[in-house]
Amino acid sequence: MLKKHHEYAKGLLKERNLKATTTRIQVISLISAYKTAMPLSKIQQSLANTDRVTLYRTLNALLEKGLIHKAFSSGEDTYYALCSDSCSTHAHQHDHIHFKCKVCQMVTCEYPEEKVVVSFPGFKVDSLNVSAVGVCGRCA
Amino acid sequence: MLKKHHEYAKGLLKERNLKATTTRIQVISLISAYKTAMPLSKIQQSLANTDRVTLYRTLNALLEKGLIHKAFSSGEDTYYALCSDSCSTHAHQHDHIHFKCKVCQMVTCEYPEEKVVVSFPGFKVDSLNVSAVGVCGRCA
DNA sequence: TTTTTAAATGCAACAATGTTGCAATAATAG
DNA sequence: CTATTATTGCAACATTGTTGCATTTAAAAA
Repeated sequence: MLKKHHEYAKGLLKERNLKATTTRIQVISLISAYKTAMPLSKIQQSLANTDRVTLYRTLNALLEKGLIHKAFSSGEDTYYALCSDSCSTHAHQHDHIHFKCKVCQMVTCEYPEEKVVVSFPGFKVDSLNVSAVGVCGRCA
Repeated sequence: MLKKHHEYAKGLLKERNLKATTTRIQVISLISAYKTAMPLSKIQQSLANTDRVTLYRTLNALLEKGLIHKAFSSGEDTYYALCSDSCSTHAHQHDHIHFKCKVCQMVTCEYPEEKVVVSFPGFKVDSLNVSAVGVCGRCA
């Protein structure tokens, strides 16, 4: 785990008034180093000596404070990704799409060329969730 | 439970070479009568004297054969809806959007005026999953 | 630096959701 | 109507996530 991510994590936690505990720093560093959205199973593997409960509580805290978000839930595994600055304690603000590559299994946050808009007459759309499965650029 | 749905269910099951067992007919009839996507919790309530395991196996069988699909999974509850004819044993073919109304909690399959298209350069998109949360026409 | 104090951790126990093996039962083909 | 094969119900297990509480840790105050 690189120092770079470690310091970065501490900064993020301070910004959101969360105590910079070992587990929180580890989780953020891990996801940050992972580059793409990281499946819970991998996070658990890497933090095998951390209590299961603590990890759940840590993830919930980071979710609530808008530091990470669930990028994909595919029944078996849930993927977590770091949030952008626009996410806050009160609301997640994502205009990206979660893309899962069925070759390398990686989940990434992608920004489509044109913003996705959907409208049905008579409906008020508050939030739109778009996820896609396919083959990513590297695997194609 | 109306006879209409009962007969309809039997027909669907025969088409897909599934035995027309009581539980299967009940599940299809229920969802059919419910009109919109039905949460698992309600299905369980209605079939309270059916074994938990049997219900799970029934739902899996219907999912696999393309008779129903998961319309929405919101952590707490999973919503099931009947499939259109275009769904088969091999693949689900849906071009609709799952819309959850946060007032009445109903989940419906909606067909937007223009088909949703997303493209990122270099990516091959196989399937796109779009869900929306907001307020439906009746509640607005 | 040491003390204080409020929050986070680890543990045990629990809860919810889903799965497996197997004997009993029900649906359909003959 | 009988034979055959899939489905059912039960018990037990597996997985995933949660709660209460005593102990430990982070960071603010002295």
